Amino acid sequence: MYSVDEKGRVSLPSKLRKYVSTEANDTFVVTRGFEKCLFLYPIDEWNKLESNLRNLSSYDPQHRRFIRAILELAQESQLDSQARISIPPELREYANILNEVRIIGTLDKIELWNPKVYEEYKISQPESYESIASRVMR
Amino acid sequence: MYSVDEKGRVSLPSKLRKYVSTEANDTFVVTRGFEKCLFLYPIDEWNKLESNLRNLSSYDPQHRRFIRAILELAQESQLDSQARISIPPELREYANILNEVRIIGTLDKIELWNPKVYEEYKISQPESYESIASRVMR
DNA sequence: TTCACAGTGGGGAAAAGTGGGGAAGAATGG
DNA sequence: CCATTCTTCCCCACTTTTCCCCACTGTGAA
Repeated sequence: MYSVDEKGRVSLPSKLRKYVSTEANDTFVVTRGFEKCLFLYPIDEWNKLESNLRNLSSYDPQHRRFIRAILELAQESQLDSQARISIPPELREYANILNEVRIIGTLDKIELWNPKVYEEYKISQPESYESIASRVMR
Repeated sequence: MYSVDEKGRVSLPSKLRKYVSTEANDTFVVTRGFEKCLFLYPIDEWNKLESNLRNLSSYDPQHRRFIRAILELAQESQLDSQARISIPPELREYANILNEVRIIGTLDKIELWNPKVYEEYKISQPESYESIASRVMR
């Protein structure tokens, strides 16, 4: 659980920072997540995602909509000298991130959650961790 | 969310400006979007689109119609020294852009929306962002 | 206790965004 | 063809936001 200061800044835990490639050079892209959370992509991971987006057709309405949804709130941003990233107000609002934030490093990106929202999300999932495990991993 | 002043000018967010190629030289083409919004193409992207249009058949009524729809309101325009672009009244009317505008950088162009219209557009879609994501991205 | 590192807080310069005056050019009417 | 009005756009000035930098606190290890 980490704090968000009045300027909307979040310190990236140093444990996580270690896993971010050096080529990302402290540059990230924040955007909305698929659930009610934010995704923080190191720039190199983001570039991969972006080139996938470019393969979509801009003449297909569903594709357009998806591209918009991802890019609408996307912001490039660099860590400051204290390894903090600042989260634009609109994104904080989307994920309802106020004073505290739950930071989860997934494989290719980092997720930011309102701690309460995250707890509710976990509870709302009917399937247990074990049963997902057995289904997903084959 | 950005403002439109009384003269119909819109500041391009500097974050977006960075992604516009230098060869575009602050020159854009505004035209109507496929939805009820406006498309703002950097001139180099516009030239690509235009050469695609040239490949359409002017003997096919559908093609003619499409070409007209795009070109009818298209207008070339340059950023002023404050990096603003001015949107002709007819286009503002088409997209119902009044005092406020939502600016979305998609990959090859920039979209301008009336904020309310955009919200309605998002809501009107039956399929969730999450489910499009899992379908579209593989 | 001291050092090092992680995290927090805030001041202030620089950049971004907004508003409007007025010259230059285009359109309209006589 | 000239005069008047309207529009466009260039430039200056003000406000707001961003972000860079410095300082402080707390914790754990030596």
